[in-house]
Amino acid sequence: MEKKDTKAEIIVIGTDMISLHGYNATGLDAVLKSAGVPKGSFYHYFGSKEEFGLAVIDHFAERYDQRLDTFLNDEEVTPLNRIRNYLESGLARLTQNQCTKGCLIGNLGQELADQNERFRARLDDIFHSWKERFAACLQEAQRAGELAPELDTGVIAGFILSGWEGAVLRAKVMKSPQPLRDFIETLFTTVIRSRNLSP
Amino acid sequence: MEKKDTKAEIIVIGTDMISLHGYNATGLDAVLKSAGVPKGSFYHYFGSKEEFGLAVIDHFAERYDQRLDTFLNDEEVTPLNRIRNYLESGLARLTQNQCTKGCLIGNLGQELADQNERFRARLDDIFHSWKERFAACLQEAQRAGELAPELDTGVIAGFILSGWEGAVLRAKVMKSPQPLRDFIETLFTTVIRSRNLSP
DNA sequence: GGAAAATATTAGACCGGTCGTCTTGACGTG
DNA sequence: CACGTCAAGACGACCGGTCTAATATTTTCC
Repeated sequence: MEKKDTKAEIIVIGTDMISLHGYNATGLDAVLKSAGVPKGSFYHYFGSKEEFGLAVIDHFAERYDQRLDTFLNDEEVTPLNRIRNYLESGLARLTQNQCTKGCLIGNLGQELADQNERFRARLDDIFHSWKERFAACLQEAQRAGELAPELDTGVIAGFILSGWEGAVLRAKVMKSPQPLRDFIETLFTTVIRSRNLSP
Repeated sequence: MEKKDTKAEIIVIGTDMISLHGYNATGLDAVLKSAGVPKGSFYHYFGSKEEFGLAVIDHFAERYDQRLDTFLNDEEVTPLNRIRNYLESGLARLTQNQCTKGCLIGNLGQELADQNERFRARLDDIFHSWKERFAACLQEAQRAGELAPELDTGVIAGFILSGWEGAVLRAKVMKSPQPLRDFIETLFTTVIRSRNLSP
């Protein structure tokens, strides 16, 4: 029953530590010690550190998808406000950890995209799926007459993703959530203007 | 006269290697071998790897400032188009290296902001100075009647910086300049609209 | 039920690479 | 000659990921 518990435990702790210190800077020793798992066990559960890293990414992506579900599928709220709620919750979350960590996928992208093709491809997939979810929400907004219909939802979705990732990075460097707030505000007052404000 | 040449050489090579592989992943040995400088000399010029890293950042920032000068002070062009030219040139540059490297300051921010306070502070300064330069250019645009006067130039400048850094990250992960193109296009058609399009 | 076989888990050694130090020596200048 | 600057690279201490050999645990089967 607890057969996979140890492995899952390692992954959960690893996700935390990699979020905080990055992939290369996170030593196996530290993860295992923190998880109370002896060093020798590692290669029973994972083939290599690379496989472990991939497992951490998968775990994170899965959890994050659930988070997106709760916001982006919230029928109680108009499509545009779903996106807003999601961003605001991200702001709250970042503020809570003094703007450390940032976004795991973004962090690893910056660190590993040029260094390891398997990681890059996996991270690319995840970004792509996030963008698609935003795009779907934006389309709904257009159907509901909440968003100017001439906008290309795919492009705007990518724009939101870029802007958000960049704002998270700047928040981390500044140690202040200000960039996140500015991003949300500017996004909703200029880019995603409701249709009746268009010329 | 060539007293500082060796030191400068190390810094230039180090800038390249750190841009490509990050700070932690760049070994001193590799830098020195590539520069043809023996190990013993390194600690004559630098007190530690950290000091070396800081010197690399300074060198990069200085060079980058010149780049900003050529675009953002170009009197031949309207203020808004200066920003556009700068972004386009970044797009061209990234395209040229197959979207590797990205932005050194962004890379190091992601890697080291949570890890080393001296680095974080220095990188924060640089981001701040970049933002100020954008803001100044936007103010000029407002004075020239090129940009809606009700926009907060500081906020928009931060928005541009965030969006650009994020787009560079996504381009690196996707191995495609598409996010950069989409960012520029969306920025100039929605955020920075000339005043006569405002309601 | 209990021995034997298969599997799950662990301990700790190994190898390679890291940063930083140290000693030695060449060079040129005063 | 003496002395500061710089070249030179071997060395040490450490830490990283990896592997093999041994131990514990479960399963199988008579």
